[in-house]
Amino acid sequence: MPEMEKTFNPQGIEAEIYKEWEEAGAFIAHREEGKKPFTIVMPPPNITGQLHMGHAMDCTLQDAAIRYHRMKGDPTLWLPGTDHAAIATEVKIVDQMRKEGLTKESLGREGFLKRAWAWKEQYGNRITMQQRRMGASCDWSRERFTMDEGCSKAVREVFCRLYEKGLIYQGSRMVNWCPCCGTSLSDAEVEYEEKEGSFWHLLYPVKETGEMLELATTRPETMLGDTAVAINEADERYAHLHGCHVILPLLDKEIPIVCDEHADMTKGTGVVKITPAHDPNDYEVGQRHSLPAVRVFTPDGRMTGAADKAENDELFASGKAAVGEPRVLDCGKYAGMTALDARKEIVKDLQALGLVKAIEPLTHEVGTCYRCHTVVEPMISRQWFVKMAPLAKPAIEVVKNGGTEFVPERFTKTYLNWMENIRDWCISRHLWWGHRIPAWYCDDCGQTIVAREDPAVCPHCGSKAIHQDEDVLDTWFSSALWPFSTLGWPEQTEDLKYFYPTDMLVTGYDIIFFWVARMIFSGIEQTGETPFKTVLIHGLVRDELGRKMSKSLGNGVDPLEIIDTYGADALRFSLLMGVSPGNDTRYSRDKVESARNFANKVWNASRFVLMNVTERQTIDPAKLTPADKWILTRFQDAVRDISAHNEEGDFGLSATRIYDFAWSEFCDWYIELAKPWLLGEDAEAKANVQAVLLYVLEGLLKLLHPFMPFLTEQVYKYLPGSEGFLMLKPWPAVCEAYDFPAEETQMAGVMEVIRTIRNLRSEMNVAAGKRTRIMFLPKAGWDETLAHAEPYFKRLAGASEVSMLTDAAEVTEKTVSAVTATGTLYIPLGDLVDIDKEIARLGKERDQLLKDIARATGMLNNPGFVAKAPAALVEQERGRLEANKEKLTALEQRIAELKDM
RNA sequence: GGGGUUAUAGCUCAGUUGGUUAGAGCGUCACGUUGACAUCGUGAAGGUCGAUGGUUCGAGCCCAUUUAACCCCACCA
Repeated sequence: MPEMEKTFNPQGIEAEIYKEWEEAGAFIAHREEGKKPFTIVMPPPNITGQLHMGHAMDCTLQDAAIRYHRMKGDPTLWLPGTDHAAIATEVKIVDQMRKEGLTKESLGREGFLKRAWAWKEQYGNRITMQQRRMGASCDWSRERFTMDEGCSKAVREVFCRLYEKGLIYQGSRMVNWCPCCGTSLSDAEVEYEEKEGSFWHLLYPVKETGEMLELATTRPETMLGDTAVAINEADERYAHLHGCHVILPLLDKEIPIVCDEHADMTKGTGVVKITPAHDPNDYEVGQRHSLPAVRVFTPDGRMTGAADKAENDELFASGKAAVGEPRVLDCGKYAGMTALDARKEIVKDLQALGLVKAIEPLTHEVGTCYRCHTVVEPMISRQWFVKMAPLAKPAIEVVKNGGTEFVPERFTKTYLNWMENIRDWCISRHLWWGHRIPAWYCDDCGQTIVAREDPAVCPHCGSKAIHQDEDVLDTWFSSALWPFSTLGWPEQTEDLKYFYPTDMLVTGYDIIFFWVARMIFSGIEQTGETPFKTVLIHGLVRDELGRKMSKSLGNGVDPLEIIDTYGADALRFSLLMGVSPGNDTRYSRDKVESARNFANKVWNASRFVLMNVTERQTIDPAKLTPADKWILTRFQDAVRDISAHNEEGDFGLSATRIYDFAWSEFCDWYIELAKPWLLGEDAEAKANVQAVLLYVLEGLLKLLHPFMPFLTEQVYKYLPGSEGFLMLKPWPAVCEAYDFPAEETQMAGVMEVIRTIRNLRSEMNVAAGKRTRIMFLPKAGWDETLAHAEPYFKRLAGASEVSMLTDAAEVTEKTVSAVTATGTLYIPLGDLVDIDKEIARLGKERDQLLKDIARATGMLNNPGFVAKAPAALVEQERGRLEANKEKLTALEQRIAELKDM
């Protein structure tokens, strides 16, 4: 091994270590019968995607959990893979094609799919290469893709099973339609955005009475599709209109006035126009009153015309129209206009007729497509649906009774609320890239065939004239099966039997509905078991100003750039430290820098240890110094805390804890305390300190490894007697033999003294290089400890010599002093000491003490406290009060002495 | 309309089941080349824990009310 460099330079090292790990098969999971495995199936990133900060955090959390469990000795599997991302990918490919002057139609389905697969080959690996740079220790030998053979088989099996059980059905229903993507969307794929709009108050003449009925709408262009006007039955204003009709303006068409609860008397005029084909509420009203539905928009968001109507008429004439299929209107002069243009024209024409009473501005929530943010158009259309009620029931149960647990717990509520109000899931997408719906239609007998194997002829009539459904499935249909399809389901593979159900799912809260919920009900329905025990939810990584990182804002930070400059460990650590589960976090370069500095600190502490320790020696408990015992005790404590936090998935607390232990306890104190012995003459003592240094350093590296895998692995290579990979070494066990509470207290006392001396020197402006004598008047029980600590005072507190007093009267020179828990401390500073100032300074300290004594006295005089507080606490307060009283006495004595001088 | 999160030092945030003296990082100030580290060390300044009331011997933490910012869900024309 070359010598360790003065600073830790991750560049180069990381790639090399990753390669070593991967080539050695260190990530590969092994089934060990009789042992409980730990499994995480990785949320599959889109093949179109590039690693962003959200992935980086997701990846870091999972890798931390995985590495921790692997070190604990659990047979650990982290299964990676990618998602075909139907809409997202198709949109990108179409975009790319457009630049070449190509369209889907010109390529045809087959040509398009060929191109899509080529795209997958080209870009599918990009993100997995990026995950490798993060240090992800996932089992690449088990990598999957949602459209690979096995996953496709699982998708088809599930579709068939649900269809056979009647849980998948086809129907013409109101769906969310994205005119831009040209496909239906599920409810979850619609995002609501606040938009500026208007409220148009229109007048419809009543046929029977000739009066004008005023109603308001945000979408006047749909009026051509109106097939009724609704009022509330209880609304006295319109009681005389029951059974009457209005003449739909512009079309001069007679449509009925119906009474329906949907019409809210308290809103506006209490009159609502009903457009069953283009509004979900109106659709319901239409159903209740058997109103016809009239479609006025084309799938690409334009007004329908003569050709559309002809096509539609043909469909009805041939008897192939689906039940509930709306009739298309020829919008005449508006045909072919976009909805927005049509709106302007229609309003203009209505105004010309004097039928627009008022226009008021309005901001309202408008549904948009989650991919392209085009306003979605509610449309009646023939789609495939999953019947949700029967599937939701057990999925609600399993979370309620703890079979699957959300961390933090509050997300349980989010989940349950959604699940309990769920509506049927529209799963068909009018796209080409995806799992094609395994349904065929017979042109002769009209039957629908759903089958596991592609049929050659219609099983009902034997006709060869069958054709497959053109559409594909929602991406999330295959993602929903991910925890078991990736393990080989529907085959009962060894992996499936051993690793399923999985243990933990790590993901952001933004994806609970899309994915987590659907995995849960799919897992239960198909395998009889909930797919994971714990769902660890994390928040979003925001920018420095707390804004969401987005392309449009251009405020995204590329994790790879950060890795290039600061290293993956620094990035990982910065994404963990101080982050609490479920909460958003802000990215900042400062955090990364501070993590990089920490990495360097650990590197250098290791370098120091290795400069002083060249062989592995065993610790002789009989030879341990109080400092040794102190750090061993503190280390056990760190092991306990960090293990506990890791178990709870609270890696933010773990990271902070390891940071503090490594820097504040190991580096700042123990290494400094060890130096006198390392440089000293006593070979035996030196050997023991060396053994302790190595023991604690190695333990520290292990504790840190899940968070900073590269640095720790690299340092481990330098350790004397190291072999193999640190990542495969056992997690530190708590060692009761190394708990020394008495020495822990002693060292705390010594450290307080050192801090006090430093403090006094600093306050008195003693030059840093100047050494000073120290005198002690120790409290009972502390003389030995303090005498033993002399080398520490010399090295860490600038002491030239240390002398022990038995009486305060022995102090005859001008000194500054302080009272500590261990006794009174004097530093002779000769002329530097201004007696009056010193008296004032001590006076301030005395005030502080008096305050504390008053507080403690008050508490102990409180009968409630003494009676009800835990005995140990009362005892502690008593002890403290006594100690403070002693301190006060000493302090006052000292002040008196000074006054006499 | 329903649900949720956040509010703690100048900034970014921790604070586990209530325990009295609220922490860290960054920033600020003073000092510093003690052979691991200036990506460092030592010391200091800085907070009535959003507000009010309550429960309790004891509240940053529990309860109620309230203010502000943000998020999610929901069919309001």
